Amino acid sequence: MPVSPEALEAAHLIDRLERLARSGEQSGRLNPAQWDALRYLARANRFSRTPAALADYLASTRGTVSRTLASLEYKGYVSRGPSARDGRSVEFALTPKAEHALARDPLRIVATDIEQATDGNVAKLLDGLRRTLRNSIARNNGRAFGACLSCWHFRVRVRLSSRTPHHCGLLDEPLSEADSRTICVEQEPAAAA
Amino acid sequence: MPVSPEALEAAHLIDRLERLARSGEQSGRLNPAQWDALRYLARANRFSRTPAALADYLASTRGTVSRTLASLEYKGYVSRGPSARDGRSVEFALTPKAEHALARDPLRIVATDIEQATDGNVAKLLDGLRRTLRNSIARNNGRAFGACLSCWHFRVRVRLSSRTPHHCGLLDEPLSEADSRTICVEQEPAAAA
DNA sequence: CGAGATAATTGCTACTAGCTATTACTGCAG
DNA sequence: CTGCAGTAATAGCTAGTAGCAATTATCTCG
Repeated sequence: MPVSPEALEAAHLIDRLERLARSGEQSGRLNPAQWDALRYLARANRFSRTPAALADYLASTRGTVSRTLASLEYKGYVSRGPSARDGRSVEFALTPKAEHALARDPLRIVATDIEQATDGNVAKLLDGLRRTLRNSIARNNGRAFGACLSCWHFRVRVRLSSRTPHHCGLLDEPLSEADSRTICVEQEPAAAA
Repeated sequence: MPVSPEALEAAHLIDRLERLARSGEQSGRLNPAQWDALRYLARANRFSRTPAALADYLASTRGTVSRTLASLEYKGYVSRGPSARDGRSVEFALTPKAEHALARDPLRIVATDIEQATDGNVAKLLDGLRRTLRNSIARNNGRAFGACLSCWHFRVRVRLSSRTPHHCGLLDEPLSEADSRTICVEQEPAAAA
């Protein structure tokens, strides 16, 4: 398959950017996989905070993710609770310590670089990256892991004056405004890409 | 330091893109660090093919890189030779096996995604990424590792009718057209960013 | 020539990932 | 309600990996 030199260079740049960000992650006592887990939990909704979901999201295995979360729990970054939906399952939540760490997430440094590089006009870069990721995911496994807002099962403003005005048609659950921006394992894009 | 949500999302997307590419790398018998080494050697000029240079480029340690290269050598992807410039140093070259592997580099898949996502108009995305990486590198360690073409020491067309018309003022070496596009450890950007 | 710096490698240690059981629970069929 | 195939999570085992520190060979400068 032919690839233009420009596209290839862009791929190289993404690779290098990520590597630089990763080297910043080493400074704490969290490894890259652990950072990824924290970031995921910070954005995932309450139906998607299980080891299995995280494993799917990270394209990793359940055994590995199990240990990652165990390590995070041991260090006090996450807490574990039983799932109300499935007795075999567990659900994780971030602790204040994790919130504090995320406020100093090395990824933020890349974000500031992006902001500077685009003079505050991030939209175009963001759009290109979004489309690219969508393509990549589509070819890899089809798991989108998008936000509820853009999901096929998302019903807008079903209960107008409620704190949870929206609704998930798949899980049959009320959703708040904040919920609608969280990542969900069940997400299926609403419209064709 | 405040960061816009858009910039942060862009950083997240880069992280995820890279992770997907990385999962593709597992399929062969080369790990991510080994892929990075091959990619580097494919683009580095003949003054920059040492373990130390690679370690700087990857922001890794020399010990680690030494093993990475040893493993690649054992598997037949790179060959080792003494350095003409420094008796302590060694220089690595890619074998045909490596060239063959690079033709199937998983990063190319990301590149095709980028190409599709931008409808062939990669320039803008590329520009944003270039600027971002420049910022990131500048803050991290200042090692640019750019191509000779954009180097302070690069002298254009000093020998007009030669196969090596250009010249490196620092190393005092003639450079071919191809040389001028390779990555060099010594590179210092010609103009202020 | 001698001293200090540098290139590369290797021993040691700690960590990490994947594979493969193993345990506990679910949900369906009869 | 009982058994059974399927799934969630985890632990044992193994192989591979990275970083640090020590070692050897070589360079450079006085």
